[in-house]
Amino acid sequence: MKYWLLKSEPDVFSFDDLRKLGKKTEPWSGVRNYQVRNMMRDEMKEGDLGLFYHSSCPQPGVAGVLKIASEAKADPTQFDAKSEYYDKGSKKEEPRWLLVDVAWEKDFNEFVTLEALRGEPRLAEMLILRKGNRLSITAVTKKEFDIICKMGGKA
DNA sequence: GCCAACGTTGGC
DNA sequence: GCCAACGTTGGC
Repeated sequence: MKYWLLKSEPDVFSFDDLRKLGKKTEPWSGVRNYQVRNMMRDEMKEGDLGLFYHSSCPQPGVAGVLKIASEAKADPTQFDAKSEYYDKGSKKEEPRWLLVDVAWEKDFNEFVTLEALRGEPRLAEMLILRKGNRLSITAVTKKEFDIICKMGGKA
């Protein structure tokens, strides 16, 4: 089982939005980066856990935990001419972009701010904390995952 | 709104 | 295949 960190802009889709879905899954659409696509395709497995990170907002940080709820599959928004994620170069027989479904897994007692993450020396290696990191999904180690859950008040 | 950093594009 | 220009991301 692997662990991930998934970024989302809370204005677009927040951890609260995911919680409100309860057991229903949500397609994590809109990934348009080859590195991230390949990671979803080759390494991500149904049942993996992910940290839900809020980016580009007043208080960036980890809001809670989600579960990867499907294997990677074609992202339908690439075929939707009205979608901002439309890719006219992608063919149905050979989809260029993939997504996974995600589902709410557990809440934190408290939001773990980016500042708090930076303040924890054991997290210094995390990609998210590196300058210029722009991947919307990154792998985290089990150790990092556990530390952040603990910081959120959930062992 | 600014700006550093990065991925992608396209001319050559 | 190089690399400058451009667009986007994301923290501040």
